[in-house]
Amino acid sequence: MDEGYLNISRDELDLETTLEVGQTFSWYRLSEGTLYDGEGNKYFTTSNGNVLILWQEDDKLFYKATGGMEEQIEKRFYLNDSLRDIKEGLRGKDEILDKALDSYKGLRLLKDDFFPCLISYLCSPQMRIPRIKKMFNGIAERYGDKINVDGRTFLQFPNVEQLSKASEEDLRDLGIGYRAKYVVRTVKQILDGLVVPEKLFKMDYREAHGEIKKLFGVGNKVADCVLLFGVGKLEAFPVDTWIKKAVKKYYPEKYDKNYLRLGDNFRDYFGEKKVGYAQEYLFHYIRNQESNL
DNA sequence: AGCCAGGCAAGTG
DNA sequence: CACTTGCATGGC
Repeated sequence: MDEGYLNISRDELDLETTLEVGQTFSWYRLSEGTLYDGEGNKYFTTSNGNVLILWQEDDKLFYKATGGMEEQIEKRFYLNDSLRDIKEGLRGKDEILDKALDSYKGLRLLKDDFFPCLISYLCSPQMRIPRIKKMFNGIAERYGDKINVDGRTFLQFPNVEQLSKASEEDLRDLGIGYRAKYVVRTVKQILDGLVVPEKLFKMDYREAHGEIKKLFGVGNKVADCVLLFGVGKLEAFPVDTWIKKAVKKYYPEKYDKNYLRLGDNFRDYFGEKKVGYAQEYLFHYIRNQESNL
């Protein structure tokens, strides 16, 4: 594996916070020799059969990678954007966001691979995060390839063709529940070319949102999550039950029954390229302050 | 033992 | 467009 490090402060990137807040299901804690979560401070993800391992020590971000995956670090963590600048640009608008910004240091948005991101959020309706992880891991283990490197075995989430072999019944056996038909039908729709993932990257946010919703099981919220975490549309403002409660309580004048109009209110307020970050900080702050709502 | 969880599609008014 | 209903499953 290729090894090296990047210089980056904890204020600019806190790996553990960024990977553990629940925005991604594609990163795992590294363990001695197994597939899933271990206990150390190292993390890994896989992409197209390659492995990227990351860990932080002081102001260094160390990596081990196969297939040149270290070249994707900047893209996957948006390291070319200064987190300090983004947070300063969001500061001073209101008390609740200021508190949220102060509560998490080094929390960044992630850019995951599109397909695993899509499937993970297809599995997310009416589910808690630990169970989404289990469902996601179950699919990876059943339909994905295993990558053997340096005596360890890593899981590669299946691609569209591999997952197209899964029947609804097979997926229900993995505990996916009624979301199994979302996965089966969406995979078929992509295979048939109803939605071409590569095109989503070239569309603007609004167009991509309409396009991705053609997929069965992708509604407004899942669309925004996949666009934000898997396509890199920073304009997305996912509104789930938590955000909705928070909006009604802290931003009542910005509430709207129409999903995209509500989002527009916050895109105007936080700025189109910062609203995704604002959502990230608000979501995790509010969720950890459950008793306040 | 019920209630509920990062919502969604389908149906109705 | 706004609102209602059914939905799989495991944890509490």
